[in-house]
Amino acid sequence: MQKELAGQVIVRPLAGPVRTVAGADCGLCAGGTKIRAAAVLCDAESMVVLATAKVEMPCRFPYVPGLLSFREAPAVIAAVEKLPARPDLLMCDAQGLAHPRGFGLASHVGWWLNLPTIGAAKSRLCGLHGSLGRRKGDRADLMLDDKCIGAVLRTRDNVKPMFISAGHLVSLDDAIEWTLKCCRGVRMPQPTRIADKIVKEP
DNA sequence: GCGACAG
DNA sequence: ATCTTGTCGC
Repeated sequence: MQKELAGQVIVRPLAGPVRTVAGADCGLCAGGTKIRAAAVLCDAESMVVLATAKVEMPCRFPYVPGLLSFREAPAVIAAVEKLPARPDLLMCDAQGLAHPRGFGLASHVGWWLNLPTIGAAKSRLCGLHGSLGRRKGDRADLMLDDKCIGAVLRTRDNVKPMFISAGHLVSLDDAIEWTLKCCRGVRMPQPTRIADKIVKEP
């Protein structure tokens, strides 16, 4: 299914203006029997939080590397749809095209919602890359089968780099640019960072 | 057969 | 993802 849907993913520069950026993240609750997702809508210019949404549902799929979307996408999609408005861009705490079959969670969610999405993961799923400088903005191409599938990006000085890739309806360059724009002095993009915080509160 | 492996 | 103790840097 992923191999087939990967052919429907569109990678190109953002088509319209980005006035709002949303971030989504998941966490477990109820002793690991339920999955909780939070979506945070922010003003793209100031990163001020405009709205938040939270949902909970039973876990219906185990965590299997490469199949994360079958576990988290339903919750992420529900949370984003619960926001008062559709964002112009959505940041996901997972891979987009930087996936063995080119269809990570960010691509899956973007494809389903027909929304521009970016994959900004804290660690690597697949691909190889060379070393990169340790200053904010330093990067290296993430390669798989002789193709560039994403970038390893230092989002602030001296921190572990993040793995950025296009999810859907964005280019890798736009993904990198918006990731840096959303970071504002912290390692994780603000919208995703706040969603992560919400998901963890009791 | 062994190691790697988003969250 | 979650849990856990100590350490490092601003």
